[in-house]
Amino acid sequence: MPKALKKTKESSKKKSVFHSPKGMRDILPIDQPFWEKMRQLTKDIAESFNFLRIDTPVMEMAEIFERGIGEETEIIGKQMFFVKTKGERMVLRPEETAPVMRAYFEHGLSRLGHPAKLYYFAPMFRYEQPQAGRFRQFYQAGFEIIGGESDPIYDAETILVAYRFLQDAKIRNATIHINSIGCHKCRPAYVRKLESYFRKNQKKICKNCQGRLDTNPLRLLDCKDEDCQAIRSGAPVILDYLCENCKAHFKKVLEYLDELKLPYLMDSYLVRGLDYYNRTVFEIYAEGFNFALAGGGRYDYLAEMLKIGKAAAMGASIGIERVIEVLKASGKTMPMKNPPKVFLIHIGDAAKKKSLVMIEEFRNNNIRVSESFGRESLKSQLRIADKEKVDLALILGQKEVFEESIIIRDMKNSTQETVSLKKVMEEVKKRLK
RNA sequence: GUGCCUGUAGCUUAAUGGUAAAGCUCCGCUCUGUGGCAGCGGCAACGUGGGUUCGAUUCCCAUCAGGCACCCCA
Repeated sequence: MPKALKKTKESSKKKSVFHSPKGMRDILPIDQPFWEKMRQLTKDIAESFNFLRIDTPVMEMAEIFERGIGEETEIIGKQMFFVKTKGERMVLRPEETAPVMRAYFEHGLSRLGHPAKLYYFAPMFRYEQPQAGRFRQFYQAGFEIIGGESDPIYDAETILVAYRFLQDAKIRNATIHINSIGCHKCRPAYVRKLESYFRKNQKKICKNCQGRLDTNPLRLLDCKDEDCQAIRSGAPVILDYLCENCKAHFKKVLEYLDELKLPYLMDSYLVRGLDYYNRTVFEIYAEGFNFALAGGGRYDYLAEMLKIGKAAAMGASIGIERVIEVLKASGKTMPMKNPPKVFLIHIGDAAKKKSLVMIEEFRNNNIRVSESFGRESLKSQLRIADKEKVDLALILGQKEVFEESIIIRDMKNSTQETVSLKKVMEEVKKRLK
């Protein structure tokens, strides 16, 4: 008979068999100051560069990404989280550029400016194998400039925004890698050249790359296989094949970056995976880490690929977890913001009842008061007050309630004095100054 | 999706084919209305499921999770 009972008892003792989903993490209170900082930074940067906030649903129709990012990319081919529905093909967004573009046309956001400048801070989802700096749910802060001309000044401004973000986050030695991958006019010719070059060396390149020859030859450039890299060194360079317009565009971008004194590195092997990119592409790295902290590029064709309109656009996104990881690796700690400075100690039921009201009064006066209702002894409450590093402890005991007074204890120099309840607020304010 | 490595209290780490030790944290006592220090005590773990075995936390397999790399990307 007690079998079932016993089982329940045992299992209730066991720790939860549930855990956060693979590659998805809980952000615990201890880490919140970092996240708060990231959110604040995103907001501050956005406002100083006149970006407006946009939030889109975590889910979109799969097609939005399939059309925009490209069926042959890893993201679309393997990494989308499909959501079981009654029939629609919905996915958890793997990135935010396409949804922002969708919203831009859906709501006629061109009226927000010419171009419209939008930003977001939101989680993205990719079904991948987690590893350093890579998660299945990860947050991106992103900045998109949509509409107007394909003006190189926006390329520079976007890169500046991403770079400033990292600077203000106190990340040292960030390097911008930049390249241009041309446009519909010049890229195909280059890709053909590239393809024929690698075809000649087909037997020497790795299996993956042999496949890429058919699907996405550009990608051969960023293969990390040693043999592939050796062959790559003799490959044609895209900059030599850019059309006049693209060449001029890229030149301008670099000029603007020079003007801003941003440290960049021309990287002719930098090819971003998403189909919608054209012309400028960039990534920002921190020294000693082999993942990009930020990346982005121009995507003038995305709107057309989505078949929703036509708009030049440029964007950047920043990997928040990665930024935090780099900060932590550099030994950075974040203190709790705005901790309470006053602790209210109660002794006895009458005092406990009274504390609730008192805390309300302090709250109305914009003073945060910490307490420990769960503890009854003066000693243990005082210990908590000490641990919380408050400046003042207010001690309300039986006697004090009866006399309508309260003890104000200065935790730093261990002095205390009894004042009448009517005067606490005034006294506390005076001492907090 | 592939390869290599790893899973012991909340955290960091021991030991062991006979069910486990410590430090930090947490709780309490010494101190019945006064914190920090100290002393003492307490709570709390072998990821999960199989197999081998008289007996498995230890050996084997699977699985799950984590780490690293590839792939790709923020």
